[in-house]
Amino acid sequence: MPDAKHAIKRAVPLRKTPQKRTSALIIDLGVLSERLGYFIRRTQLWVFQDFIRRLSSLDLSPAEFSVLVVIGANTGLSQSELATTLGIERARLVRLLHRLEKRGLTQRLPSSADGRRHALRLTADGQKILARAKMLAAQHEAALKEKLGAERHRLLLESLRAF
Amino acid sequence: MPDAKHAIKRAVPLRKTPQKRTSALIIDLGVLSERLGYFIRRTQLWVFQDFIRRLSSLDLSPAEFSVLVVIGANTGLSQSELATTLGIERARLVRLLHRLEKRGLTQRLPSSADGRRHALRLTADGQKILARAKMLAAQHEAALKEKLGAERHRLLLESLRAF
DNA sequence: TATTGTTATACTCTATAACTATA
DNA sequence: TATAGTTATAGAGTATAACAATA
Repeated sequence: MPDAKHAIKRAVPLRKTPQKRTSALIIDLGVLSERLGYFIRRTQLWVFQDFIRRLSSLDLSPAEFSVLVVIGANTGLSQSELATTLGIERARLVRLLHRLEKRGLTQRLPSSADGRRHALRLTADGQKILARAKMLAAQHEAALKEKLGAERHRLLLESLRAF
Repeated sequence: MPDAKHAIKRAVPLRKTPQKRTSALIIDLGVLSERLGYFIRRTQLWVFQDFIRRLSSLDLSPAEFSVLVVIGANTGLSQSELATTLGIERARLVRLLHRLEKRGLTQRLPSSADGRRHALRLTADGQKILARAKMLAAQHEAALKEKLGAERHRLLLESLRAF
Protein backbone atom coordinates (compact mmCIF):
# COMPACT_ATOMS: atom_id res chain seq x y z
CA MET A 1 0.00 0.00 0.00
CA PRO A 2 1.19 3.55 -0.51
CA ASP A 3 0.93 3.02 2.38
CA ALA A 4 -1.78 1.53 4.53
CA LYS A 5 0.65 0.79 7.28
CA HIS A 6 2.43 4.09 7.01
CA ALA A 7 -0.83 5.95 6.66
CA ILE A 8 -1.76 5.11 10.22
CA LYS A 9 1.11 6.89 11.85
CA ARG A 10 2.11 9.51 14.32
CA ALA A 11 0.56 12.87 13.71
CA VAL A 12 3.79 14.45 14.84
CA PRO A 13 6.49 12.69 12.80
CA LEU A 14 9.04 12.96 15.60
CA ARG A 15 10.75 16.13 14.44
CA LYS A 16 13.17 18.08 16.63
CA THR A 17 10.56 19.32 19.05
CA PRO A 18 7.62 16.92 19.15
CA GLN A 19 6.36 18.48 22.36
CA LYS A 20 5.57 21.61 20.37
CA ARG A 21 2.14 20.29 19.32
CA THR A 22 -0.48 20.27 22.05
CA SER A 23 -1.98 16.86 21.19
CA ALA A 24 0.27 14.15 19.76
CA LEU A 25 -2.66 12.22 18.36
CA ILE A 26 -2.51 8.96 16.46
CA ILE A 27 -4.51 9.36 13.30
CA ASP A 28 -7.64 7.23 13.46
CA LEU A 29 -9.36 5.90 10.33
CA GLY A 30 -12.70 5.84 12.14
CA VAL A 31 -15.39 3.84 10.39
CA LEU A 32 -13.18 3.59 7.30
CA SER A 33 -11.48 0.64 8.99
CA GLU A 34 -14.75 -1.27 8.53
CA ARG A 35 -15.29 -0.21 4.90
CA LEU A 36 -14.20 -2.82 2.40
CA GLY A 37 -14.35 -0.25 -0.39
CA TYR A 38 -11.68 1.84 1.28
CA PHE A 39 -9.20 -1.05 1.43
CA ILE A 40 -10.08 -2.28 -2.05
CA ARG A 41 -9.27 1.18 -3.37
CA ARG A 42 -5.96 1.39 -1.48
CA THR A 43 -4.98 -2.08 -2.63
CA GLN A 44 -5.94 -1.36 -6.22
CA LEU A 45 -3.73 1.73 -6.25
CA TRP A 46 -0.79 -0.25 -4.90
CA VAL A 47 -1.29 -3.08 -7.40
CA PHE A 48 -1.56 -0.71 -10.37
CA GLN A 49 1.53 1.22 -9.32
CA ASP A 50 3.52 -2.00 -9.09
CA PHE A 51 2.17 -3.16 -12.45
CA ILE A 52 3.01 0.15 -14.16
CA ARG A 53 6.50 0.13 -12.69
CA ARG A 54 7.22 -3.41 -13.84
CA LEU A 55 5.92 -2.80 -17.37
CA SER A 56 7.49 0.64 -17.72
CA SER A 57 10.17 -0.74 -20.08
CA LEU A 58 7.38 -1.65 -22.52
CA ASP A 59 5.43 1.57 -21.84
CA LEU A 60 2.16 -0.32 -21.37
CA SER A 61 -0.57 0.79 -18.96
CA PRO A 62 -2.84 -1.78 -17.27
CA ALA A 63 -5.63 -0.75 -19.67
CA GLU A 64 -3.41 -1.17 -22.74
CA PHE A 65 -2.21 -4.54 -21.47
CA SER A 66 -5.79 -5.75 -20.99
CA VAL A 67 -6.69 -4.60 -24.51
CA LEU A 68 -3.76 -6.51 -26.04
CA VAL A 69 -4.53 -9.63 -24.02
CA VAL A 70 -8.19 -9.76 -25.05
CA ILE A 71 -7.49 -9.02 -28.72
CA GLY A 72 -4.77 -11.67 -28.66
CA ALA A 73 -7.19 -14.22 -27.20
CA ASN A 74 -10.07 -13.25 -29.52
CA THR A 75 -8.71 -12.26 -32.92
CA GLY A 76 -11.35 -10.56 -35.05
CA LEU A 77 -13.58 -9.26 -32.28
CA SER A 78 -15.17 -5.83 -32.63
CA GLN A 79 -14.51 -2.66 -30.65
CA SER A 80 -17.93 -2.85 -29.02
CA GLU A 81 -17.31 -6.40 -27.88
CA LEU A 82 -13.92 -5.46 -26.51
CA ALA A 83 -15.24 -2.38 -24.73
CA THR A 84 -18.10 -4.33 -23.15
CA THR A 85 -15.79 -7.14 -22.07
CA LEU A 86 -13.38 -4.81 -20.33
CA GLY A 87 -16.03 -2.44 -19.02
CA ILE A 88 -14.55 0.64 -20.65
CA GLU A 89 -16.29 3.27 -22.77
CA ARG A 90 -16.35 2.79 -26.53
CA ALA A 91 -15.15 6.37 -26.87
CA ARG A 92 -12.16 5.71 -24.66
CA LEU A 93 -11.32 2.52 -26.52
CA VAL A 94 -11.07 4.52 -29.75
CA ARG A 95 -8.27 6.62 -28.26
CA LEU A 96 -6.56 3.56 -26.76
CA LEU A 97 -6.60 1.83 -30.15
CA HIS A 98 -5.35 4.97 -31.92
CA ARG A 99 -2.26 4.89 -29.77
CA LEU A 100 -1.70 1.13 -30.02
CA GLU A 101 -2.18 1.28 -33.77
CA LYS A 102 0.20 4.22 -34.10
CA ARG A 103 2.78 2.12 -32.23
CA GLY A 104 2.17 -0.68 -34.71
CA LEU A 105 0.81 -3.16 -32.18
CA THR A 106 -2.79 -3.55 -33.35
CA GLN A 107 -4.82 -3.30 -36.56
CA ARG A 108 -8.43 -2.49 -37.42
CA LEU A 109 -9.54 -4.49 -40.45
CA PRO A 110 -12.95 -4.13 -42.13
CA SER A 111 -15.35 -6.84 -41.00
CA SER A 112 -16.49 -9.05 -43.84
CA ALA A 113 -19.88 -9.72 -42.27
CA ASP A 114 -20.86 -6.26 -41.01
CA GLY A 115 -19.80 -3.01 -42.66
CA ARG A 116 -20.09 -1.10 -39.40
CA ARG A 117 -17.61 -3.24 -37.52
CA HIS A 118 -13.86 -3.42 -37.35
CA ALA A 119 -12.16 -6.78 -36.86
CA LEU A 120 -9.34 -6.26 -34.37
CA ARG A 121 -6.08 -8.14 -34.46
CA LEU A 122 -2.51 -7.94 -33.21
CA THR A 123 0.37 -7.27 -35.57
CA ALA A 124 3.48 -9.43 -35.38
CA ASP A 125 5.06 -6.68 -33.28
CA GLY A 126 1.96 -6.62 -31.07
CA GLN A 127 2.30 -10.33 -30.45
CA LYS A 128 5.95 -9.94 -29.54
CA ILE A 129 5.28 -7.09 -27.14
CA LEU A 130 2.35 -8.96 -25.60
CA ALA A 131 4.50 -12.03 -24.99
CA ARG A 132 7.05 -9.91 -23.15
CA ALA A 133 4.31 -8.08 -21.24
CA LYS A 134 2.81 -11.36 -20.11
CA MET A 135 6.12 -12.40 -18.61
CA LEU A 136 6.46 -9.13 -16.70
CA ALA A 137 2.82 -9.34 -15.59
CA ALA A 138 3.46 -12.86 -14.31
CA GLN A 139 6.37 -11.51 -12.26
CA HIS A 140 4.09 -8.82 -10.89
CA GLU A 141 1.55 -11.47 -9.96
CA ALA A 142 4.23 -13.57 -8.26
CA ALA A 143 5.31 -10.58 -6.17
CA LEU A 144 1.71 -9.98 -5.20
CA LYS A 145 1.28 -13.61 -4.25
CA GLU A 146 4.38 -13.49 -2.09
CA LYS A 147 3.17 -10.33 -0.37
CA LEU A 148 -0.28 -11.76 0.33
CA GLY A 149 0.63 -15.36 0.89
CA ALA A 150 -0.36 -18.02 -1.61
CA GLU A 151 -3.51 -19.01 0.24
CA ARG A 152 -4.81 -15.45 0.60
CA HIS A 153 -3.96 -14.76 -3.02
CA ARG A 154 -5.99 -17.76 -4.10
CA LEU A 155 -8.92 -16.77 -1.87
CA LEU A 156 -8.93 -13.20 -3.13
CA LEU A 157 -8.78 -14.23 -6.77
CA GLU A 158 -11.60 -16.72 -6.28
CA SER A 159 -13.78 -14.29 -4.30
CA LEU A 160 -13.36 -11.34 -6.63
CA ARG A 161 -13.71 -13.43 -9.79
CA ALA A 162 -17.08 -14.70 -8.55
CA PHE A 163 -18.21 -11.20 -7.60
CA MET B 1 -19.81 -5.77 -11.45
CA PRO B 2 -20.60 -3.53 -14.42
CA ASP B 3 -20.33 -6.35 -15.15
CA ALA B 4 -17.85 -9.13 -14.62
CA LYS B 5 -20.49 -11.69 -15.28
CA HIS B 6 -21.98 -9.81 -18.19
CA ALA B 7 -18.55 -8.94 -19.49
CA ILE B 8 -17.87 -12.57 -20.29
CA LYS B 9 -20.69 -12.97 -22.72
CA ARG B 10 -21.63 -13.90 -26.24
CA ALA B 11 -19.78 -11.97 -28.90
CA VAL B 12 -22.98 -11.92 -30.92
CA PRO B 13 -25.63 -10.77 -28.44
CA LEU B 14 -28.33 -12.92 -29.99
CA ARG B 15 -29.73 -10.32 -32.33
CA LYS B 16 -32.16 -11.17 -35.14
CA THR B 17 -29.61 -12.97 -37.28
CA PRO B 18 -26.79 -14.37 -35.17
CA GLN B 19 -25.69 -16.60 -38.03
CA LYS B 20 -24.60 -13.46 -39.90
CA ARG B 21 -21.18 -13.37 -38.19
CA THR B 22 -18.73 -15.96 -39.42
CA SER B 23 -17.39 -16.91 -35.98
CA ALA B 24 -19.77 -16.73 -33.02
CA LEU B 25 -16.93 -16.59 -30.53
CA ILE B 26 -17.23 -16.40 -26.80
CA ILE B 27 -15.04 -13.58 -25.58
CA ASP B 28 -12.10 -14.94 -23.63
CA LEU B 29 -10.33 -12.93 -20.92
CA GLY B 30 -7.11 -14.82 -21.60
CA VAL B 31 -4.49 -14.42 -18.88
CA LEU B 32 -6.53 -11.63 -17.32
CA SER B 33 -8.54 -14.35 -15.56
CA GLU B 34 -5.40 -15.08 -13.52
CA ARG B 35 -4.62 -11.45 -12.74
CA LEU B 36 -5.77 -10.36 -9.31
CA GLY B 37 -5.30 -6.70 -10.28
CA TYR B 38 -7.89 -7.01 -13.02
CA PHE B 39 -10.56 -8.28 -10.66
CA ILE B 40 -9.62 -5.84 -7.91
CA ARG B 41 -10.10 -3.01 -10.39
CA ARG B 42 -13.46 -4.32 -11.60
CA THR B 43 -14.65 -4.84 -8.05
CA GLN B 44 -13.47 -1.41 -6.96
CA LEU B 45 -15.42 0.22 -9.78
CA TRP B 46 -18.57 -1.66 -8.80
CA VAL B 47 -18.18 -0.79 -5.12
CA PHE B 48 -17.57 2.91 -5.82
CA GLN B 49 -20.54 3.10 -8.17
CA ASP B 50 -22.80 1.55 -5.54
CA PHE B 51 -21.41 3.89 -2.90
CA ILE B 52 -21.90 6.99 -5.06
CA ARG B 53 -25.45 5.96 -5.90
CA ARG B 54 -26.37 5.39 -2.25
CA LEU B 55 -24.87 8.70 -1.10
CA SER B 56 -26.17 10.71 -4.05
CA SER B 57 -28.84 12.36 -1.88
CA LEU B 58 -26.01 13.89 0.20
CA ASP B 59 -23.84 14.62 -2.85
CA LEU B 60 -20.74 13.07 -1.26
CA SER B 61 -18.04 11.25 -3.20
CA PRO B 62 -16.06 8.39 -1.62
CA ALA B 63 -13.11 10.77 -1.26
CA GLU B 64 -15.22 13.47 0.42
CA PHE B 65 -16.73 10.87 2.74
CA SER B 66 -13.30 9.62 3.79
CA VAL B 67 -12.15 13.19 4.45
CA LEU B 68 -15.15 13.89 6.70
CA VAL B 69 -14.72 10.59 8.56
CA VAL B 70 -11.05 11.16 9.33
CA ILE B 71 -11.54 14.81 10.35
CA GLY B 72 -14.45 13.73 12.54
CA ALA B 73 -12.31 11.09 14.23
CA ASN B 74 -9.24 13.37 14.59
CA THR B 75 -10.39 16.93 15.24
CA GLY B 76 -7.56 19.41 14.87
CA LEU B 77 -5.35 17.39 12.54
CA SER B 78 -3.47 19.16 9.74
CA GLN B 79 -3.95 18.91 5.99
CA SER B 80 -0.64 17.12 5.56
CA GLU B 81 -1.57 14.53 8.15
CA LEU B 82 -4.93 14.01 6.50
CA ALA B 83 -3.45 13.73 3.01
CA THR B 84 -0.82 11.23 4.16
CA THR B 85 -3.40 9.16 6.01
CA LEU B 86 -5.71 8.87 3.02
CA GLY B 87 -2.94 8.62 0.44
CA ILE B 88 -4.09 11.61 -1.60
CA GLU B 89 -2.03 14.53 -2.85
CA ARG B 90 -1.84 17.63 -0.66
CA ALA B 91 -2.74 19.67 -3.74
CA ARG B 92 -5.88 17.67 -4.35
CA LEU B 93 -6.89 17.89 -0.69
CA VAL B 94 -6.82 21.68 -0.95
CA ARG B 95 -9.52 21.57 -3.63
CA LEU B 96 -11.54 18.96 -1.74
CA LEU B 97 -11.50 21.14 1.38
CA HIS B 98 -12.42 24.25 -0.63
CA ARG B 99 -15.61 22.56 -1.71
CA LEU B 100 -16.45 21.09 1.68
CA GLU B 101 -15.80 24.45 3.34
CA LYS B 102 -17.93 26.27 0.77
CA ARG B 103 -20.73 23.83 1.62
CA GLY B 104 -20.24 24.69 5.28
CA LEU B 105 -19.18 21.19 6.35
CA THR B 106 -15.58 21.79 7.43
CA GLN B 107 -13.39 24.58 8.82
CA ARG B 108 -9.70 25.44 8.68
CA LEU B 109 -8.63 27.12 11.91
CA PRO B 110 -5.15 28.53 12.55
CA SER B 111 -3.03 26.10 14.54
CA SER B 112 -1.98 27.55 17.86
CA ALA B 113 1.30 25.63 17.92
CA ASP B 114 2.50 26.04 14.32
CA GLY B 115 1.74 29.05 12.15
CA ARG B 116 2.06 27.04 8.96
CA ARG B 117 -0.61 24.52 9.86
CA HIS B 118 -4.36 24.53 9.75
CA ALA B 119 -6.35 22.69 12.40
CA LEU B 120 -9.22 20.95 10.64
CA ARG B 121 -12.62 20.40 12.17
CA LEU B 122 -16.21 19.65 11.21
CA THR B 123 -18.91 22.26 11.59
CA ALA B 124 -22.21 21.34 13.27
CA ASP B 125 -23.64 20.86 9.78
CA GLY B 126 -20.67 18.72 8.85
CA GLN B 127 -21.31 16.47 11.84
CA LYS B 128 -24.96 16.12 10.87
CA ILE B 129 -24.16 15.26 7.25
CA LEU B 130 -21.46 12.84 8.35
CA ALA B 131 -23.87 11.04 10.67
CA ARG B 132 -26.32 10.57 7.82
CA ALA B 133 -23.53 9.54 5.44
CA LYS B 134 -22.34 6.91 7.89
CA MET B 135 -25.80 5.37 7.94
CA LEU B 136 -25.95 5.21 4.15
CA ALA B 137 -22.39 3.86 4.00
CA ALA B 138 -23.38 1.15 6.48
CA GLN B 139 -26.26 0.18 4.19
CA HIS B 140 -23.83 0.05 1.28
CA GLU B 141 -21.55 -2.20 3.33
CA ALA B 142 -24.47 -4.45 4.26
CA ALA B 143 -25.40 -4.83 0.59
CA LEU B 144 -21.81 -5.69 -0.21
CA LYS B 145 -21.71 -8.24 2.58
CA GLU B 146 -24.89 -9.85 1.30
CA LYS B 147 -23.53 -10.00 -2.22
CA LEU B 148 -20.24 -11.55 -1.13
CA GLY B 149 -21.47 -13.65 1.75
CA ALA B 150 -20.57 -12.72 5.33
CA GLU B 151 -17.60 -15.07 5.48
CA ARG B 152 -16.04 -13.87 2.23
CA HIS B 153 -16.66 -10.27 3.27
CA ARG B 154 -14.83 -10.86 6.52
CA LEU B 155 -11.95 -12.60 4.76
CA LEU B 156 -11.57 -9.85 2.19
CA LEU B 157 -11.63 -7.09 4.79
CA GLU B 158 -9.05 -8.90 6.88
CA SER B 159 -6.78 -9.69 3.93
CA LEU B 160 -6.84 -6.23 2.39
CA ARG B 161 -6.52 -4.44 5.71
CA ALA B 162 -3.35 -6.38 6.42
CA PHE B 163 -1.99 -5.67 2.97
C1' DT C 1 -34.96 2.64 -35.67
C1' DA C 2 -30.84 0.67 -33.66
C1' DT C 3 -25.84 -0.19 -33.69
C1' DT C 4 -20.73 0.77 -34.66
C1' DG C 5 -17.20 3.66 -34.62
C1' DT C 6 -16.05 8.38 -34.05
C1' DT C 7 -15.47 13.25 -32.35
C1' DA C 8 -16.14 16.60 -28.87
C1' DT C 9 -16.89 18.34 -24.24
C1' DA C 10 -16.58 18.51 -19.33
C1' DC C 11 -15.37 16.94 -15.00
C1' DT C 12 -12.53 14.14 -11.90
C1' DC C 13 -8.19 12.21 -10.56
C1' DT C 14 -3.23 12.03 -10.64
C1' DA C 15 1.39 13.84 -10.86
C1' DT C 16 4.38 17.71 -10.90
C1' DA C 17 6.49 21.98 -10.19
C1' DA C 18 6.77 26.31 -8.15
C1' DC C 19 5.45 29.89 -4.96
C1' DT C 20 4.56 32.03 0.11
C1' DA C 21 4.93 31.97 4.75
C1' DT C 22 6.55 29.95 8.38
C1' DA C 23 9.79 27.02 11.03
C1' DT D 1 17.01 24.44 4.71
C1' DA D 2 12.74 22.13 5.30
C1' DT D 3 7.70 22.01 5.89
C1' DA D 4 2.54 23.43 5.23
C1' DG D 5 -0.57 25.14 2.39
C1' DT D 6 -1.51 26.92 -2.12
C1' DT D 7 -1.77 27.65 -7.22
C1' DA D 8 -1.11 26.11 -11.86
C1' DT D 9 -0.59 22.77 -15.46
C1' DA D 10 -0.75 18.52 -18.03
C1' DG D 11 -2.13 13.74 -18.59
C1' DA D 12 -5.27 10.08 -17.70
C1' DG D 13 -9.90 8.27 -16.73
C1' DT D 14 -14.94 8.79 -16.81
C1' DA D 15 -19.44 10.23 -18.48
C1' DT D 16 -22.16 12.29 -22.04
C1' DA D 17 -23.99 13.75 -26.26
C1' DA D 18 -24.07 13.91 -31.01
C1' DC D 19 -22.86 12.52 -35.68
C1' DA D 20 -22.12 9.49 -40.15
C1' DA D 21 -22.29 5.07 -41.99
C1' DT D 22 -24.52 0.91 -41.86
C1' DA D 23 -27.93 -2.56 -40.44
